[in-house]
Amino acid sequence: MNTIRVRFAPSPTGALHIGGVRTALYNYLLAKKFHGTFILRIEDTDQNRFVPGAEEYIVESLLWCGLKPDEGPGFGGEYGPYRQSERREIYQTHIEELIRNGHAYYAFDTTEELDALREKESAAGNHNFKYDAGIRMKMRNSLRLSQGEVERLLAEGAPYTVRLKVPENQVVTVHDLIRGEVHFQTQELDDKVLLKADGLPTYHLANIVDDHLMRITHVIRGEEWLPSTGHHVLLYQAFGWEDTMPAFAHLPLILKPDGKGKLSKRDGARLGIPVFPISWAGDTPEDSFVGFREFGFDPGAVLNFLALLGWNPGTEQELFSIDELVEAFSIEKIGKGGSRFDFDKAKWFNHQYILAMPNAELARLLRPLVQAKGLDPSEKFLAAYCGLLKDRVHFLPELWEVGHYLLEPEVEMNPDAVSKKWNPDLAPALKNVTEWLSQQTSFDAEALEAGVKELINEQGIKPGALLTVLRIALAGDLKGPGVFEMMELLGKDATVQRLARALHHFNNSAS
RNA sequence: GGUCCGUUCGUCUAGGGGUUAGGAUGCCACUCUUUCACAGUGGAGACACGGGUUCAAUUCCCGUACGGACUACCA
Repeated sequence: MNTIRVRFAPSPTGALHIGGVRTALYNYLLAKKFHGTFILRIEDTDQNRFVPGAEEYIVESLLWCGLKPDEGPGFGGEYGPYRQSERREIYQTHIEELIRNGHAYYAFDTTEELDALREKESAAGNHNFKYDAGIRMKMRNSLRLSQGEVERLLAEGAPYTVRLKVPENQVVTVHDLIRGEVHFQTQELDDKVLLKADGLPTYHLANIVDDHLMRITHVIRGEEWLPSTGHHVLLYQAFGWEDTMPAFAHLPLILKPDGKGKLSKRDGARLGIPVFPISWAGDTPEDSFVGFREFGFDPGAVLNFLALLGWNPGTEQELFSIDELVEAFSIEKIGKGGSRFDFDKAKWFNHQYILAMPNAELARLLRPLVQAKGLDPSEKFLAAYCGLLKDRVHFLPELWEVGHYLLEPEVEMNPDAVSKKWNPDLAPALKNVTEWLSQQTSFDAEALEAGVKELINEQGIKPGALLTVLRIALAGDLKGPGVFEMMELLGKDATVQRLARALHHFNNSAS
């Protein structure tokens, strides 16, 4: 029985787009479901687009999400190296094999020559220029040139590429796990460059050779690869590897939240939402982006959200732990159409994750933010604080914004709230309540509520009026958690102190 | 332009020859509440269009429209 081996193969050209994370996730889920192997392979065959730090970024992103590769650069594995730039010789020997058996040929046409030809054809009305069977016998390649001429050029060190010799008049069939059979007429396929003039392979060659050598069983990748999959199948045939050719699954795109087209990094900046897993610091502000992590997302929520963007188990369950995703996942349930990136839904997922998280865990995550404000509450206090406020936040940093007055030593009172709700007639009642509170030995919300309400009734005033004033005294404004819950959290001393200070403040602002 | 892919509420989607076309999110209303939230209840909201096949089509087939990807010595 063959165990499943899948790979996530990004190219280190910058920050890893959230769509890439979803691709990685689906690969990971399939691997884990069948106790297979999840491989990270770095596709760095384009020297021009190489961006320093991108590989590290990709690895850090995957690890933050919890998608740890079983094999890959820095992760071990017996099929390395896992960076394509370190596999030159492998591609070289394989390309030689292809040339030997007539499936590939040397092409000496330069980029400039090809550009010029393309332009000329275009001017003549042919916008469809392809380097293919129809034209290859007119070009400078080893198919047309004499063997002596070819040998001379090679010996001279003339720059060359190696191209795939696409067979004529065949139908190539791709069995896609998501889309069913897809057919390509070879007449429509061009003679793709397999080896570039710099000696490095193109994606097309490298991905077939590596997938074969790394014993990949399933290729799960973005839809943008579907049009070139015909070439890939041809390549497997050229190498005689059809029997072990991996299964293909081409994922639908993730679309912009608004408008048309696929989600791009620009959309993130434009709409003020993250589209990358973690922040990326580029050379310029325009090339720098906030990540889901820095935005305050829980990685589990991100994965959960991403998993349901294009896939669905067919049940009505929406909240999944990673283990549940592994259990429920199947390629057959992946949809065909593109999915719009819905940030509101992502927010909702994060809210659900925050609600489900133990208070102590929330406190642990919140602590750095609180400490940055120069505060250092006890573990117990911060956990209770989180429990009191987590209902009303979507993101971790909001946990501070929404209740900071409970952590800070003093409350800043909203003057509008005070002038609107304070009435000097309430002063005696406020005083009484403060007095009563200062005499309590236990300080739990329920008992306090009963006691204070009784006291209010005795005074013959409206409960709402005084409660609102108590709220202002404790929170500084007209919103927040329950009054008595805040009292319990703050404890007797702080509560009494806040009420006393407030009374003083009210009296002064009234005069 | 060519090749390939796609199209169910605003969004994510379930479903699939006969359903009141289901859920979630967002929106609105109500309830709860001392406030803001949470929660609960309810509401508006979809099968792109045109032809076939069929007793019956949103579901199958073919077109059209619309959208997208690809069309590099980038991945």
